[in-house]
Amino acid sequence: MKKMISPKQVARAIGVSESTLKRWCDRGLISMTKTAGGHRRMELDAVVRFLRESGHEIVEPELLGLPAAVGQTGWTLNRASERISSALVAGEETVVRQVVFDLLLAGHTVTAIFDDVLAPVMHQIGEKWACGEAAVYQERRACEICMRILHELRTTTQNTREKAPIALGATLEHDIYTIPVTMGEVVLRNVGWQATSLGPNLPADTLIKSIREARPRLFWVSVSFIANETSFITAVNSLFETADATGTALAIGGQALSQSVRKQIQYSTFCESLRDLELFARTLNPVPSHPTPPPTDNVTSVESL
Amino acid sequence: MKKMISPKQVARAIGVSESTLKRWCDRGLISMTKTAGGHRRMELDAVVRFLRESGHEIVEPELLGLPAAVGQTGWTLNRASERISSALVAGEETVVRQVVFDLLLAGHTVTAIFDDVLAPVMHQIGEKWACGEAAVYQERRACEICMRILHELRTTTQNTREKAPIALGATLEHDIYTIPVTMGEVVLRNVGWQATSLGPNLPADTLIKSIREARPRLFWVSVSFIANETSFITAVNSLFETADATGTALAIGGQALSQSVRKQIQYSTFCESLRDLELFARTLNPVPSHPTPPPTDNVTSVESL
DNA sequence: CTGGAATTCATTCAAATCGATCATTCTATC
DNA sequence: GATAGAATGATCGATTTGAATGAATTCCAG
Repeated sequence: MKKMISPKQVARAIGVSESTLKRWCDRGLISMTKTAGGHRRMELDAVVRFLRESGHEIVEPELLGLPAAVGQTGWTLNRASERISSALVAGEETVVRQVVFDLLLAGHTVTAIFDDVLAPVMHQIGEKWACGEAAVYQERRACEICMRILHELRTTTQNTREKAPIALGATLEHDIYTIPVTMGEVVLRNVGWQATSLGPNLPADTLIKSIREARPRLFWVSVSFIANETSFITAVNSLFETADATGTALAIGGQALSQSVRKQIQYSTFCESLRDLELFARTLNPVPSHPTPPPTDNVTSVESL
Repeated sequence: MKKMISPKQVARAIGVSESTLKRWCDRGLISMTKTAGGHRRMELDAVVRFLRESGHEIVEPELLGLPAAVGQTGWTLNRASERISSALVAGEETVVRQVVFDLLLAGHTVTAIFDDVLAPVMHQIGEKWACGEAAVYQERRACEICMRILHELRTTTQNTREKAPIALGATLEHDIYTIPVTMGEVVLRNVGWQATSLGPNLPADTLIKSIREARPRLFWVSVSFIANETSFITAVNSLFETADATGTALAIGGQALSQSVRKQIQYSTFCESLRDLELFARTLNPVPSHPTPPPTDNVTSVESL
């Protein structure tokens, strides 16, 4: 299942001494477990998470089984986009994953990766499909791959603290595009929220019910497709009414939102991009830029299971 | 009579060397008995207890159990179903994940977990929703959680060898239920295939194109919903035609397949369950019951740098 | 029941890791 | 520039781990 890595490997990969790495572990900066004999073992995810949070450069990525191009080349976002685009069309999931993790380790935030790489690329693939340059199955397979990567990102960057505020997200009826909602989920989780996507294609009244029952601090709605403008507008407005009454902020965004529609709906904030969503979330619930969770005693909590 | 496990299996499952595991046994960390000839044998319970107490991760849960474990499994699976069902409705993702991985750890195959737990539970939740006992968003959230778990299972059982045969899967037009297709993907990957789900809601002609281009050994189609019987039947039959011509086996299954429809479509095999799919796949591409891929040497190759 | 293949045993040895200690380097402050 | 405090890197003996070995045991098919 999860390959466990030894301190020596990690130390060499990061380029610090073994002593230092052990101290970091003991301070709780890298979540780890100990073997029955007291040796430290850590998961790749934990190491990656630490690298991202601490801003450390990776010296020898090969030692962790990671793509080799990380520190040095520093993928430009443009080059990465091209590579990901062709890999997505060709169904080469591994390549996509590698490049994305490359970008992560090179210091790009998930938000930036989504806004500047994945979203444009998926949009472009959608156009290719519309023009007949790509087969339907290729476009759909690209979506599947994208979702897999998103789920992985969700688990590797998951940082949920106990008292984090709750956020719910969804897509309205007839809008079946899951990717943007899930991106929102990953972004929000990444800035410390307990974000949960309820999925796509949900009628407004059930969303209202979910707000009443879960009392989230934030509700985000992604709009990639509008079947009927009038019913969409009434849906959003009824949603906003409940949200407003229960102290829930309503964030809305998406490519299908034209100016004319936008004028007729109510919301707490309009998001042009995931960056906007992240910013708004930060405003609602300010957190220190580098979380550095107080030595959460991961070990003991794990061992007490 | 409880099933006894050998040190070798346990060692590989936990991800430590056999020597170390035996030392732990001798230190009394894992309760065990010895055969008349002095060989160590331990119960699953003892191993699980040790794992919990020491906080060790499971590396290859499959190794701890055999598919034929039928003893008290019924009870366990039933209890697990109840627990998962309520957790899914309540949106408690962590609980679901915990129980599922517990089952894996207890030696159930993913196939069994899907067939006997997840699929019935999701079906039941669907009924609750139809009866108005569950809100729409609860049902949809359950699907989302289920998908996340499936994706995790998919990555944790990534066993793809180079020369593994290719399998493609999808759902036909108007059928938007992703879960069964993805379950098929996980099951097939688990028995050594390079399985890729193309996603839901795909027209037959693009699937035909995908077969022509990727030349898979197996194509599986999940059918959870049929919009129009006649167009469905022609779609499946045209798909089968291409599959047959290119040497691709066509496996089909799903709850929406009534007897009458079934009589009018062609396929290589009909799957009542994922077990059937797994069996068929094994027939197509027999693999040793315990894959035991030549120790992939990830560690040594890394350490030798 | 029997023979051979596969597994496991106990043991040994090299490599890795532990915890602790100490010297060095970095950093912020006066 | 001087200095105190913190982080880092190096080292040491004791412990843990992983791999290899030949002998003993178990398993399975005939």
